[in-house]
Amino acid sequence: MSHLIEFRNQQYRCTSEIILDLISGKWKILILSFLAEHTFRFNELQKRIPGATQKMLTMQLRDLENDGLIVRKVYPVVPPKVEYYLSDQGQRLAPMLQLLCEYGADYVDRFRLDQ
Amino acid sequence: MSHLIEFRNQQYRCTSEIILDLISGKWKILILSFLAEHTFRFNELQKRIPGATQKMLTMQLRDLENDGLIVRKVYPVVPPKVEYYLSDQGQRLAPMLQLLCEYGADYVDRFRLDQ
DNA sequence: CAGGATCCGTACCGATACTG
DNA sequence: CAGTATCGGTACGGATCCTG
Repeated sequence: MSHLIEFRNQQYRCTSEIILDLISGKWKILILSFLAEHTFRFNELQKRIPGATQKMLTMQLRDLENDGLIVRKVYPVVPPKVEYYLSDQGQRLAPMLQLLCEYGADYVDRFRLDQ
Repeated sequence: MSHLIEFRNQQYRCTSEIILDLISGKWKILILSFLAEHTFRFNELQKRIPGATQKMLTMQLRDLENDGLIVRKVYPVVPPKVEYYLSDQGQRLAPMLQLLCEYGADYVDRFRLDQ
């Protein structure tokens, strides 16, 4: 438990922190859950995530791509066309996101009961 | 999916984000995993988490307490004695943290194979 | 012993303007 | 269409000093 894990020039104290790094960006869970259902183009994602600015959406997509969770496919056409979809690694995350949702829902329910 | 969840004056787009809020603090996972094994006093936790400053450890413990994941038990003695342990809600989180660890370990393994 | 208070740097994130 | 570039505010987290 108390030994350090060196991974991509980062030090982690538990492998669970690596996963948190991957998905704890502001819009990442939402992006992943949309891509879990469907391949989307950039502006299609934008429409579905109205709160995210263009810059933030781009940054989060780049992060997810660099982390190997999604694939960014660029078509060499004019006007530009870019599609995003889950990589195999990203698809492996889906059941865990589902579980996180369930725990979250359970937590909210119990919290409200206590009030 | 696209409707908002209002919870404790915060807006969430998915219940999984609530759980992330609970455990994504810098030292929270480590604290939770230590408390999952044992009840600890403040300075015992400090010894086991050398990287965390006193201030940070205090803040993270207060967060976890306010979120109902841990219990802070103060003994009215001199010198002060404070014990921390998991609440029922906190114990319910344990299997998920375990799963996060496993996914993290799997992710690291696959990543290193690809390099 | 278990903290509180304060100062401060950085990283995150929003808003806006511009572009191949 | 799918970005990039820049400015700036806020919040997170580190370092240090103080206390019931």
